[in-house]
Amino acid sequence: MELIVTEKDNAARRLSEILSGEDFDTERRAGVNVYRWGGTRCIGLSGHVVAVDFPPEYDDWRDVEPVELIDAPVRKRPTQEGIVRALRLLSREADRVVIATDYDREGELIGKEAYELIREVNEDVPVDRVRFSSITQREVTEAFENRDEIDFDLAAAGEARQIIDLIWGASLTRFLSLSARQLGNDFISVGRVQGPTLKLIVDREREIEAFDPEDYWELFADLLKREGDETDAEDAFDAQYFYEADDGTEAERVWDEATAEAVYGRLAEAEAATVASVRRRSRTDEPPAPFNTTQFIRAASSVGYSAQRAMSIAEDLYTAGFITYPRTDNTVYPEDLDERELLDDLSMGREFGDDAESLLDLDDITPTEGDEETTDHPPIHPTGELPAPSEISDDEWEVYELVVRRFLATCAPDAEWEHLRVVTEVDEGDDAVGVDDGPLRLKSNGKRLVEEGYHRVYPYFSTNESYVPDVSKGESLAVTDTALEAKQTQPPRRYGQSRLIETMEDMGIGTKATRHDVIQKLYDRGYIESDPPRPTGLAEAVVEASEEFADRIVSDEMTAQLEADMQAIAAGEKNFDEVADESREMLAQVFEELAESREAVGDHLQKSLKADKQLGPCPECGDTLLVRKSRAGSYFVGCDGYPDCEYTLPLPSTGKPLILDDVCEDHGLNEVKMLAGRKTFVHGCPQCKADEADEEEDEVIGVCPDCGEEHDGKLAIKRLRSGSRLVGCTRYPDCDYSLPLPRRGEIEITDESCEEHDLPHLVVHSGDEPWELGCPICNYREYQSRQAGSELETIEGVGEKTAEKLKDAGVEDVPSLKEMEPDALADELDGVGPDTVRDWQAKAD
DNA sequence: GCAAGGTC
Repeated sequence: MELIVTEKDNAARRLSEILSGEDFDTERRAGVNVYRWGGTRCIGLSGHVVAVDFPPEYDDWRDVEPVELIDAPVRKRPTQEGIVRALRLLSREADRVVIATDYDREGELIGKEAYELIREVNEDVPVDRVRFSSITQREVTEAFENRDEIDFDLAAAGEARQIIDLIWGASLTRFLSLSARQLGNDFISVGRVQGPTLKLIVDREREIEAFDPEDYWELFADLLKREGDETDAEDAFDAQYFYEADDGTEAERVWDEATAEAVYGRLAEAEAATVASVRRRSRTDEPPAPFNTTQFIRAASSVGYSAQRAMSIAEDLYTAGFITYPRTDNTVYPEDLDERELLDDLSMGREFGDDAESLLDLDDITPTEGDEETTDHPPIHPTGELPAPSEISDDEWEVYELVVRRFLATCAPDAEWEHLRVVTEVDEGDDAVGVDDGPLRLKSNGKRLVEEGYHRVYPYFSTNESYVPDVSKGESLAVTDTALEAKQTQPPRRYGQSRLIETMEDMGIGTKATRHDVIQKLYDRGYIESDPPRPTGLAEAVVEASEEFADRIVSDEMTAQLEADMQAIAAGEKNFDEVADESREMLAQVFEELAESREAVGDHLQKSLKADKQLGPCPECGDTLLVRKSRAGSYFVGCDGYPDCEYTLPLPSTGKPLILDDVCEDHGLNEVKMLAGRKTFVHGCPQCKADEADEEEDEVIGVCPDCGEEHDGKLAIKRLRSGSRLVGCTRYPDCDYSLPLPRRGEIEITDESCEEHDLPHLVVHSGDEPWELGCPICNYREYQSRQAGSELETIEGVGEKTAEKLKDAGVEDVPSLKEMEPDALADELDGVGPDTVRDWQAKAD
């Protein structure tokens, strides 16, 4: 039997389709898909199925000095047990193996990992390697006719990266965490990629903090073309004052107020302007290059998706077969992509069908190309398989349409702009003023889209025109208005997520598949907050400490050096041990310097951690109020003087608190924002919120359904000190019956009442439109029934798609998931192993 | 309970 191993299940299935002529069976081995035809079996891995790690005796952070990790043994351990088991089972029976993992360095390493697993159970079976850039008939057939061997040098280059990342990352992470006594969930991490990324954000924040704004002035005029006595609104346009700066360049900003006033004095007097020059220029606007991951994320972010969300949707679209693989650096379509055929398929689609068809009329279709051409995957493009409206959510559709339209754009013709620049002059000049002896010059820039070109099929770029009428040299125009605007230079802007990913790509850190995850990691570790991300005090302290003692871990040089070493290993110029040992020596050096500073570093980190939580003075003892976390996991405000001072204030139960820069004038406390995804809101000053709740009277609206008859309990609208509002029993805490109410807006109690529950209908006034909440009991019941359907999705790691798959397998809700036998359930589910099922079951508790 | 890299 011949066994073919690919990097992922999807590739295994497509490869099987091609090699078998669409005639194969699918069987399950240890919960993994195996495709079978004739004497051939094909199995897909899930990327790396083994991971490098230290032996278990190094697991306890307190028992092992971080420095010991430098020379600790490193072993490989299976992480995808089901797949490893299936691979072993098949390898025993195989008399020939073909490694068909992705055609890149990491793919070579994944292939070698498979090779080692195979060798464990079958010492003699010959192992070939095939390489192809896209899974098409031609490429695959060619690759299988030209079988090669695994490139062990290239794989070793990947292994060097693994071990260096592990040793540096783990030892320094443990060192920082131990020094600041931050163990458990709140450990302090650094690494070759997250370090420089964090420094990028921190450096930008330093620039912003150090920024000293400068005043400047700009002058404007409104001009009007005079057409006899008639004037037309269309003939009005803007002009801006400019002058020649000392270095000979054209400048608009005037840096000195007196000069600005003097120039404005002349401009404001002017009633007419004379056209001094007219310049027309046409500019060709070429369509954009095909999507790689980074440019896709950038485009998706301009439509409103975070990097993380865009990638997650793209993965779903890929798995469903609508778009090609979303993790790619390639910006050149492969030779055997037939654009006409694809356009033909797309012309059947709704919304963009006509646009696709219009491109088919072109005589020549030459798609654009980007600078980067790689061998592993094509640029992201639609497959031609069209999603039915019902099988795709609105968000998925929006992202899918973006990918389709980008493909259309790359096949579409250039656009053409016409630029018109008009320079006019007012006032002949007055030496007395001392600025600009000649006339004042004003410029107007107009642009018009004369050929729509690719914009017709790709509406995501701005095609705003600015209007300047047709005027000729010497023509006199009316000055209808003038303005002097005082402005200030602005600090550099924070990196947005997609800009950050682009910068990481430019610097060569991370990969197409990990950059967005790294940003998410920085959020999870408490290093950045909000969007665009802002660094916390902890992040600044981590970068400062690293800069001082382990500069490499926050510098992109570490990656640059590693890349060079990997190239050398792949070229056979260096070997794995040489490179790893060199790196170990450098790390040992770092630890020598760190040893004496352990306490200083720890103190600095701890101070920053505390500063990140400070709100202001405690009204009871004058010490500092901090945001703290209770044992149960909820946040509250407590005094740093605890246990001597027990003053506390509650915080809302939804979200994670973010301390804002705004300070409450009454209490001197920073305001608090609660970060909870789409439900994010500003809570404000926690003391004010508590005081407001204390002052607000409860409003009785009916009888408590739990204890009304027996104890005469009443239901009332209440405001809690945490700011939340509810309908609750007046006998609380003896009776804890309660129903949730929205936090915001005025609640109106209407005359209408619910017959079933004998409670008044409520109307909420917030924003422009009041909305009918109705009977609070009915409202809550509806809410609960909406929640019940999606219960499976409350488990971390179970998304919409997985929940659907589970339901198809007969698992309707969390209780029935818990009853399932993991192995049996895994067999029912595509691409899910028994360990994952056990993981869900554990998380459901 | 560490990293970064695959993939889901």
